[in-house]
This record gives sequence, C-alpha cells and structure tokens, in this order.
Amino acid sequence: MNMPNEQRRSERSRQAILAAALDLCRERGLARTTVEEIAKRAGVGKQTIYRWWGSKAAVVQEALNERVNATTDFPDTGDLRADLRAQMVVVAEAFASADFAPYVSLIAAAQEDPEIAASLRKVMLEPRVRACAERLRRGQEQRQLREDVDVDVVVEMLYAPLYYRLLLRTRPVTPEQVTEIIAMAFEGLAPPGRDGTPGR
Amino acid sequence: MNMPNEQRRSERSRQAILAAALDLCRERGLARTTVEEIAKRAGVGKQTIYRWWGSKAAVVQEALNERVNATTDFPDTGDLRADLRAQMVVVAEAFASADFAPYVSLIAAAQEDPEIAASLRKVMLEPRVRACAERLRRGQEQRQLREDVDVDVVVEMLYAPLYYRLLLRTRPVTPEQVTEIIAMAFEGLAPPGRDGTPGR
Amino acid sequence: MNMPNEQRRSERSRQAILAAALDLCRERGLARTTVEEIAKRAGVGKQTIYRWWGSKAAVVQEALNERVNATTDFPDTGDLRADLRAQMVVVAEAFASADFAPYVSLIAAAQEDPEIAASLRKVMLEPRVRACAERLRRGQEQRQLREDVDVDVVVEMLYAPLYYRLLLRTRPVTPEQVTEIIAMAFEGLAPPGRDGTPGR
Amino acid sequence: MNMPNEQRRSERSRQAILAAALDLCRERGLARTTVEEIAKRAGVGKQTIYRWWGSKAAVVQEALNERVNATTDFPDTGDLRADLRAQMVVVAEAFASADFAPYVSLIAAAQEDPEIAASLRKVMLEPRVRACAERLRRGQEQRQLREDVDVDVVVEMLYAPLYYRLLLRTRPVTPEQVTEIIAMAFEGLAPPGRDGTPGR
DNA sequence: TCCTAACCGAGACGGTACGTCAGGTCTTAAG
DNA sequence: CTTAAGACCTGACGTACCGTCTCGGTTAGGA
Repeated sequence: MNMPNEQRRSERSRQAILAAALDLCRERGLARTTVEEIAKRAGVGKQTIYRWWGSKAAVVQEALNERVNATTDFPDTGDLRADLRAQMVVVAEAFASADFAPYVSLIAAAQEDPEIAASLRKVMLEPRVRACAERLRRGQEQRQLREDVDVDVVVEMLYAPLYYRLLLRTRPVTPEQVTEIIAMAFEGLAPPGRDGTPGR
Repeated sequence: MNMPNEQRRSERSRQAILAAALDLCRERGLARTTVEEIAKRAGVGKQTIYRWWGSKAAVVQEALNERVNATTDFPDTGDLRADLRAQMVVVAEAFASADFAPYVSLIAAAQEDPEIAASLRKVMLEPRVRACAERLRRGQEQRQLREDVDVDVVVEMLYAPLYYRLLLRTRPVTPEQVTEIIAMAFEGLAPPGRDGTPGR
Repeated sequence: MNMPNEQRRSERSRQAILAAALDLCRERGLARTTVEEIAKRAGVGKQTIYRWWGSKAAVVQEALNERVNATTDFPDTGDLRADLRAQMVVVAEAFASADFAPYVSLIAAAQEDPEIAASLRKVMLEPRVRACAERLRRGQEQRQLREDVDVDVVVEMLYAPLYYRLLLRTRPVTPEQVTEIIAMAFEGLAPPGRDGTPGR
Repeated sequence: MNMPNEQRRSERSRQAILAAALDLCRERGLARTTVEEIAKRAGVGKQTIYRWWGSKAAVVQEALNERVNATTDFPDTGDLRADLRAQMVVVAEAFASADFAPYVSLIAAAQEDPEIAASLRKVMLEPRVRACAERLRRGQEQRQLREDVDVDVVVEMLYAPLYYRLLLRTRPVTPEQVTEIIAMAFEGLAPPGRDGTPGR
C-alpha cells in the first residue's frame, strides 16, 4: 500500500466504508460480500476503497480492529485460574456471538493470503497472547502454575480448543467448555497416583 | 446432488478431474483455482464437473478423501501416552506437509459454506475423533487416564493445539509440539502441591 | 479479430445486438452509446459483443451494412445526366434522413480509427463509387461526358458537395443541391465565350 | 460559459494548456486525449481547465484558432482561376500536413456535438468561405465566372472535394487535385458539342 | 502595505463505463 | 445419454476518466 496523501483523506467516507463492510460481512460472510456492494452501501466510489485498501479483507480487518475492544489487559486478582476463567469466558462469549462472523471470515481468508494472515496475527492475536502469557508468568511467580512449562505453549493449550470449535464447528463454544478446559489442563489427565506424580 | 445415471459415468474423466483439482489446489490454493482451469487441465467439459459435483470444494474434498490414508485405526500397545504420541506425530507430520494445503483450503471454505463444513466434519473429522475417543476410553479402563473426564473433550484438548498452529500459523506444527502437549496435558499445569492435589 | 467457432454462433444474439446498436446510435449518436447499453437492450452479455466485434463502431458498421440497400446498381436509361440526378437524389434523401445518423457517427469515428476508416471505405464507399464510375465511363462512350476526364475525380466532384454539407452542416442536403451540382459541373463555371471554350 | 474574473487569469497556464492539448491531439487524436493528461502535461490543475473551457474540444479549438494563420484574405491578381488555385493549394497543403490532425478531430467531434459544430463553422469555416465568395463575385464582375451561378454553391463545389478526401481518406489531398478540380469545374463535363452548349 | 478575495496546483471524491474473468447453464456434434 | 467443447447470460472485478469539490499556497488589487 503506497498511500496517497493521508491528510486529504475523507474520514466520513472511511467510516462509511468500514461500517458497510462489517455489516455486509455479518449478513452474508466475506466471500459473498463484494467491493461493489460495500461501495454502494457506503455511498462511495469503488476507487475510494481501492485507493486506501488492498482488498476487501483488509477493509474488514481494519473495521474489526477499530471496533473490537482494544483493551488487552488481563485481570489479576491474585487467583490465576479465576482470572483465566474470567478472561476466557469473555472470549468464548465473543466467539459464540453472531457479530463474530467477520473474524471467522478473516481467518478463512488468511488461509490463502499470507498478508492477511500476518496482519491478523500481528493485530488481533499477538497482543492478546502476550497479555495472557504475562499473566501466566506472574502466576508462576505466585506459585499457581508449574515453573517448568513454556507459557506460550500454555496459552495455546488453553485457547486452542475454543478456536477448534469455532473453526471446525463440532460443538458450540460455551462457558462450560472454558470450565472443563481449565480443570483438565490444571489437574492433568493422568489418574491420581500414590505420590501424585504420574509416571513418564 | 441428484445424480444422473451413475453407470454411464466415465471413470476416466472422474479421475482426471480429481487429479487436476488437487494439483491446482496445491499449486495456488482453492480460492485461486477455477472450475474452468480444472476442466481444461483435466481435458473435460465444464458441464461434466457441474453434473457430478456441487462446487469445486466438493471436487477437492472427494479427491482428498479418496487419496488420504483411509485407515483411522488407532494403535494400541497398552501404553496410552505412547500410542497418542505415535498417532499425533503422524497427524503433525501430515499438517506440516505441503500436500496438506488442500485440506486447509477446505477448512477455510467451510467457514462460509455450511454444506462443506458438514461434509468435512462427517468425512474427515468424525471417524478419526471416534477412533481416538475409543482409544482414550480403553486408556481409562487401563487406568492410564482419569475416569472423570469426558474423552471427547480430551480429544479436543490434544488435537486443538495442532489445528491452532495449522490455521493461525503462529508456529510450525512439529513432533516436539506433540511431546509438549502430551506432557502438559497429562501432568497438569498446577504446581506439585504438598499433597499432590492443587486447590480448587 | 480472431474469431471463435463461427458455427456455434447465436444468430438471435447477433441480430439483437445489431438492432440495439443501431437504435441507440440513432437516438443519441455513437459517442453517447455504450457497449453496456447495447448489451442490456439486446438482452445479451457484454462478452458476447466483445467476442465477435472489436468495438462498438464495428457493430454499428455491420448493422448498417446489413440493413442498407445492398444494390449498388446505377440506372442506365441512356441519359447520363438524368441517371446521375436520379441516383444522387436518392443519396441526398438518405443523407437528409434521420436514420442516417449512424453513418455520420461512423465517419466521425473513422477520423481517429484507421481500421474503421478502411472498413468504411471498402464496404460503404467503394462499391458505390465503382458503380458510378462505370456509369460515367458508359456515358463517355455515349458521348455524354468529356472523354478527357478521370471518371474517379468526376465521382468526387459530384458527391463531395453532398458530403460537405452532411459533415460540415452548413446547409441541408436537398434534391435542389443535386440539380445545381449537375448543372454547374456539366456546363462549367466559365462564362460562355465566343467559341464556347474558355481560355487556359 | 459564465467566466470568472478574466483579469486574474493566468496567461502562463492558458498557454500551457493550449499547447499541451494541441500536442496530445496531434499525437493520438482528440478521442484518445483526456483532460487529465492535458492538465498533467500543462502542469495545471484540472479545475483550471474546467474553469475556462466547456470541454476538451473547446480547448483544442481555441488552440487551433490562435495558431492557425488568421489571414482570410484572398489574393486578387485579376486572374480568378490563378487566384483560386493559389489559395486552394495552400488549403490542400494544410490538409495534407500532419499538424492538421486536430482540425480533423474537431470536425469528427462536431458530428455528435452541435455546439462544437456551430463554433467550428463560425470560427474556422465561415470567414474563409466569405472571403472566397467575395473573390468569386469580383470574378463575375470581371467576366471570368458565369453570372448565373450562386457563388456560395461554387465555393462548395471547389472545396468539397478537398474535404471529401480529407475525411474519407480515399486518396491524399494534393496540389494536382486542385488543378483537376479547377479545370473540370470551369470547363464543365459536357463534351464539346457542335454549338458548344450541351443539351438540357 | 497589508488584506483578502480569486486563482492556482494538487488530487481525493462519487460516479459511469470500460474490457476481462469466471460462474453456472445451454447447445451442438461425436461416440 | 454422456461427453468435450465452448458460446451464452450474468455479475463482479480492478482501472481509467469524468466533472466536482476541497485543500493550502500564491498573487494581485483595493483599502
């Protein structure tokens, strides 16, 4: 994207485009949304979209990024598992919401467009992963989490099942799932042995 | 799909179409593959594709299904964690392979097409999930897995991190990841307490 | 124009396109006619136009050529000046007719497109010029036209004033103009001298 | 055109626009010349063009009018045919020149824009026609031209063949053509009869 | 001499049409 | 009846220009 003069840009058009793109994406998914429709609904010329964005996916992502709660702070009440649960329930509820469709569409688009993938990771994923990892590290200091685990892998283990259901649609994402994940992850799958530590 | 007369169908054309579709999908992804190209490369009329399949995704899925190793059997050596590791490493290697691109494309397409999603789940996912769940249940009987966990949720907990990396491309899927997942999942995240059972 | 298979061509679409193009051209001129409108009015895809013609001008020309009276025969009653007058009056009336607008548009388009120009000359102009020249040559044999003139130049001298008014719109083209042209051309501009032959 | 304040107008910009328009028109014809290109080449904002002219054709016409030899005087040596020939040869040479393309483009544009047509007639055509007609009238007084002919029609008869070749491009416009036209027009096409006056 | 209205360059804007691509349907000829 | 071939209608693509509309910056006259 080598941009034209940013200063002369019409904020009115920009907002109308982001809103229209997001609406259409919610209504029928990104694949069935066309640049022409976005332009028409936003009351804007197509060129204005092509001037500032590289693809309809880029528009949706900017819209999403601007509207999604920007706070990536993680609660820290001192109780790691409670804090994780609280945060993950928020995520689970977001995943279950109909408004979340554009994010799913974007992940789909990212599968065949490395640029979207990179930008998604950088903008949507990494800040939240980092916040969670930090909370986990504090949890290690507070002796609420094993010290010999890689917190980045823990983040994956906790959140991956939510993404699994989100993307493979085997079952709905629910707060109950969060409860189960945390319980299983913290308590482990090994049956309680005599000394509390399983073999291997 | 209400099919025309199956018996008169040309197997030669069918195979050529499946091969062409898979090749193109590997080369440039499903989104950038067109029915027209498949037809031309297969030396086939477009109508022959539309006659027998509902979409290019359906073609790719049939191709994938026919070529992928059909055996969903799970090893059972008596050592649950070793068996899980063995099977998951096979999956991880598959995920890491370049030939796997069509499967990823299909998952992407499924996000905005419930028909593909349903068919993907039924054909690709469920048989393998079922096989794993059964092995886990035998593991419970063999006292190698807690008896109070829902094995279907355990399947998710084990495989979800592989899908997470596959679809969000944060890091490559590797055998090491499998080792870490199994260790963390079985041993749990809670720090070893005095009595071996964490609070809550 | 390297054509696709001519045999599979839809005559229905072809006729609809020619008719629509001609109508639109009559209504508002070639410049204000768009390929999109032609397609819409003909109930045809744009691609069908682009498949068979190189430009909207080519469509109009084919339409014109197909509809214009194909007979280029020149009357030959034995009276050259009467025959010329008869034929030229037909042309003058055609020029004056509103239906003639597409021909004028085509001449305009030819000014900046040598291909249209060449095709116009070959299809519309030359056959008629040739027919007139032949009649003039017979006139020379019949001793009704000087034998020392180049009949091709005579054709120009007779018809050019009609084109002049058609294209420069100084005055309407009328049968009276034809009468004046023929009189002046045959009798000459030189004042009748003592011996009937002017100087120089 | 309701003009803004003429006094504040930038002559520098005006000249740059006229020059750019004329150059572009010579290079690729009026149809393929865009206002945007004119503006860019002239180093001028588009608005400056739209402020002072109604269309690109108007720009070209003003450019042409300013640069073309403004003298419409007709020579008068006393020999009408020689004077006509001299003047017509100048015109023929102009027609044959590559620099003449913009004038031809303008005539083409005039076919579908009555405003251009009117302005072309008024500015380019009528003064020259009037000058020629006056010379012809003096020729009648000098007994070098029949007195019973309408001089305006004679002007057409003489110049129309030049325009015919210019616009229909059947053959190049040359001084020889001028010679032929004058000879044929003055001497007439009728074969010299016994009494020097043809029938009808 | 300064003020201020106007013109100026630049170029973003809402549009229309372009010529192309691919979708899915329909037609033709061959087997 | 199926097939390969490919023309057909449709609709979206991304681009080029249209003519209008801001922006500062500059310039010229009237106060």
